[in-house]
Amino acid sequence: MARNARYDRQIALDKAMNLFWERGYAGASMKQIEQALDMRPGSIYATFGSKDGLFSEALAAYAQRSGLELREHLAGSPSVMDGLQEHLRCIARQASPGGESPSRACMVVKTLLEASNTNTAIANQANSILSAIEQALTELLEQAKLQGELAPGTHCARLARLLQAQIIGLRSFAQREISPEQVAELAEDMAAMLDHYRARH
Amino acid sequence: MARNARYDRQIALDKAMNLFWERGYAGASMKQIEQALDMRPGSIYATFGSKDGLFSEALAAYAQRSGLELREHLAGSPSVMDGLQEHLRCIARQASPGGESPSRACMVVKTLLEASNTNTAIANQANSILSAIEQALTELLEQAKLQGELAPGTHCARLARLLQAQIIGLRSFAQREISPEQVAELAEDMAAMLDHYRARH
DNA sequence: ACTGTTTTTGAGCGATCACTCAAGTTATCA
DNA sequence: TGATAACTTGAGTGATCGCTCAAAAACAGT
Repeated sequence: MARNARYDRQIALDKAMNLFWERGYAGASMKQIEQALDMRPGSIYATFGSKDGLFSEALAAYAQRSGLELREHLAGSPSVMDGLQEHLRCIARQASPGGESPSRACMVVKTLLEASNTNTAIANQANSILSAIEQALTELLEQAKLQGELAPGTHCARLARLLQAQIIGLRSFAQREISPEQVAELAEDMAAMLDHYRARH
Repeated sequence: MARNARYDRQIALDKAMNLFWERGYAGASMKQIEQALDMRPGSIYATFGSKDGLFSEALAAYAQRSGLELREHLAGSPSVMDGLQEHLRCIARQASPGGESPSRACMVVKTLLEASNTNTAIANQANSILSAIEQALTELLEQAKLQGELAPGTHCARLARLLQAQIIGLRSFAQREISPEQVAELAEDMAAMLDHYRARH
């Protein structure tokens, strides 16, 4: 004996994610959010609690989406190392100027840099996400080492951090006014760097 | 037959730079700026015109300071490539948690990511600075190639972009909650990567 | 000390911020 | 179909935003 919500929570979250990704936390005003979600303030606050709450859920949704993409790239590659290299190239393709992404840079990194000295809770969330990604990369590399793709002496946790820094650099660099070709070259150079860690045959 | 300004423009600019570097453009309110500069709004606006104007000058001052640091590191090294590697290590030392920098991440990159879809003028300025740095790195690498430090076939402009992406990645990565040792290791791995581009002997 | 010029001051401007809540609307039940 | 419960609405809250400007203060030259 009640009414159903007019809005799909996931769809609204997706729209919020795109706006926050494009404009950042402070750069997206509630007025803009209302317009993007086609929701009035009362509904937004009833559903998500606060701007912070909405942002937090949007960031979590972004992280989940990114994790899915990585796993898909890996599933479509013959080996872990090939998959990681393909992932770099795919990031370059997505992060190229002219794409339809709200922003070429990573939303988690944008959030980390924006929130670090202004919003502890949000910065902590960004930190946790990057930590989880680092952990996932480490496990992936350990797996590659076990399968003989990586040189036996490879320090996987350290290589995972290097790889994460590369990805952060690639996507932030792509935010510059730069040609898609140069972004692709950059990804290729990073992929080539990964080759140096492969097992010698 | 007049009064002298009570404030030193350069000192005020330096304080503004530190605040903006720490909190970002939107994250630093005029009230906070007034407090940091120990100036009242009238004086600030008489001197710098607007918040945008103040930020723009602060960003330019930051860029100049960074350029000076790079040149100092290079002057203290036997070769260009050694100097660049030392520069990476020095960045890691500065960007380590516990340091006294307002932020571990680069102010230009923070600005680029924050302003890209919200403030065109400021984003353009960040773009120009990164472009100038890329150009400077390219010329530096060309010089290294001429002196036989780099493999003859090296594509210097491309390597310069890779190096810039590495630095961006290193400093953004350092903004995470991470140990100084891990940041230092990361810099070391990036320095090692540069070795692969050196001329074979 | 007086005058003339410049700088500093800070109360307060309109606009916008995130957010609230009473009233209106709508779907679901008996 | 009427009662009920949940959702939507949007005008309006106080706070803060970047910024202005008339008045006060402070120095330099005579």
